[in-house]
Amino acid sequence: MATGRNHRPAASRGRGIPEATVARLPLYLRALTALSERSVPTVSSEELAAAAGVNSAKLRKDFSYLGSYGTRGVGYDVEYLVYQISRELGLTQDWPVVIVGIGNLGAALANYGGFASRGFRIAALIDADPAMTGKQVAGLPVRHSDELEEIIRDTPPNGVSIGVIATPAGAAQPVCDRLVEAGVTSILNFAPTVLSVPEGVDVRKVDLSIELQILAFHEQRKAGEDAGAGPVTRGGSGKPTTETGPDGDIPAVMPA
Amino acid sequence: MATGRNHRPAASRGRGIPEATVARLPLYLRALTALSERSVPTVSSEELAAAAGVNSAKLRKDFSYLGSYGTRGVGYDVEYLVYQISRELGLTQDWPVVIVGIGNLGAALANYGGFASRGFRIAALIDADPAMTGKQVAGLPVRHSDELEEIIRDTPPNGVSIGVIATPAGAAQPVCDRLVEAGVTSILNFAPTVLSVPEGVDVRKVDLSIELQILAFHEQRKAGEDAGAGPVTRGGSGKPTTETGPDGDIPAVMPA
DNA sequence: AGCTGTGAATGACTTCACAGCG
DNA sequence: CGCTGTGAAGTCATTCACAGCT
Repeated sequence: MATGRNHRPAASRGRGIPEATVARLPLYLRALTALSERSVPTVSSEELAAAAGVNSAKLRKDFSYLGSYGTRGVGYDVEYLVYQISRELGLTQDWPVVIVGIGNLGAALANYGGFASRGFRIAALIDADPAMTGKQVAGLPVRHSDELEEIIRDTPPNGVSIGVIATPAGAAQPVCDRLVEAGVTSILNFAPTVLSVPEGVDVRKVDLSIELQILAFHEQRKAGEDAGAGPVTRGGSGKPTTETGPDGDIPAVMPA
Repeated sequence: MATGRNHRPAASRGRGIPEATVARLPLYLRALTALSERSVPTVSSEELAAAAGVNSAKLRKDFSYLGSYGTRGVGYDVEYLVYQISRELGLTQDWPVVIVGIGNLGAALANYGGFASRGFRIAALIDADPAMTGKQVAGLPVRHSDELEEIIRDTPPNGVSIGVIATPAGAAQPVCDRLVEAGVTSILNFAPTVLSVPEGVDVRKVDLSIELQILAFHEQRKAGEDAGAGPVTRGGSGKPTTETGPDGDIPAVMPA
């Protein structure tokens, strides 16, 4: 999901591919790449769907937005599909990316093999801490954030258009502003903040604690039924002025 | 989402809250917490929506699933809402969590403040590398994966039900199996693999490279229209450079 | 007057089920 | 016959717009 600002109404244009489908293409691509490495020549929608963890009707529908790349009675040619999906995602190009904020997370990202193997190339690692500058991380020197604009603009061949923010929350918006000002138009944000960006700039966010909270929600439900492994209950916060009519079940712990 | 197996048809019974709403509650909670720290007593749906990066109609609809916690003509009581959302998400409890795989990413997670400040407590850090065991990360000792089952089962008061997998891809499924076998029922997976789990276990995945790929997709589109900064740009006014087929027509690579 | 809460309308996504091709 | 590709149906989510409370 994420906080992407803009995004046309949906399947607006002719070749408009639904967002939900776009979000699954990388999944298919990974499954296909694995098959390709095992020299599997073709797959059926059923097999590929299983490998990608979706159902086959969805997968076929997704592929139908790309075109008719399968063969009835047979399935899909693995290599060909890899190419088609890569192209659709824009991975037949090389995307230079900068990572700003080289803490543990930034370092993890820099070391993450999944980038290079797809179309991404780390153009620079940037950190505000002078003590970091010059250090090697993942084989690249960390550069000081004073150089940010220069790096974004001058990276060959056409500058950098994708930035990754892995800074502390407080630094995220200023860094974002500078990235955008310098020409970045897509941002992947790991800082727990809502970034505001001008029209035309895409933001996706990855929030570690949000995912855990969603899990907790479901976990709580299970516990409600099972009464199994449960956590420790704490006291709640205060309470407001007015009493609210019970709407099903309500509080319990409500200290003044 | 993830490979999460189950999840009732949806807003199944009475207190059924739509998935999409659940996914936004943490967002609201964060915005509210910030307001709370600034001692703001009340907010309107409009203000809160802006702070959380959604539109106000959506926010009001979301809150309506929780109950009627606002005051017409006034807005929402910040403290009260914080409490209600926390409770709904299960964050008034303390959830012990284990992190498996203490590389850069695992360390980043261990150091991430957002966990403790919400209801999560890191019960243990686990790694398969004997060279890691005993080392301190984020103030906690890394424990060897031989102890995994024991940790999951014996962590007071009722064992651990949430596990985070930050291992290399190859180790993820085996680790997952062991976690589940030992009693974990919710998993947050950072490894780029589709995990298969039995009914009743929830999996959410966070995939760093997938997010980038989605950005690349949109970025590519922009380039198609604007011809701005980017990777290897195609000619804006002339003929497209052949290598990457432009939108619309099918390339020439078709295997036998 | 202002702002919430919510039915009703619209839109997006998923699933069904089967026609049609290899 | 097997499997893709896709209209049609069904489900879920967002947005509209306004009644109703404070």
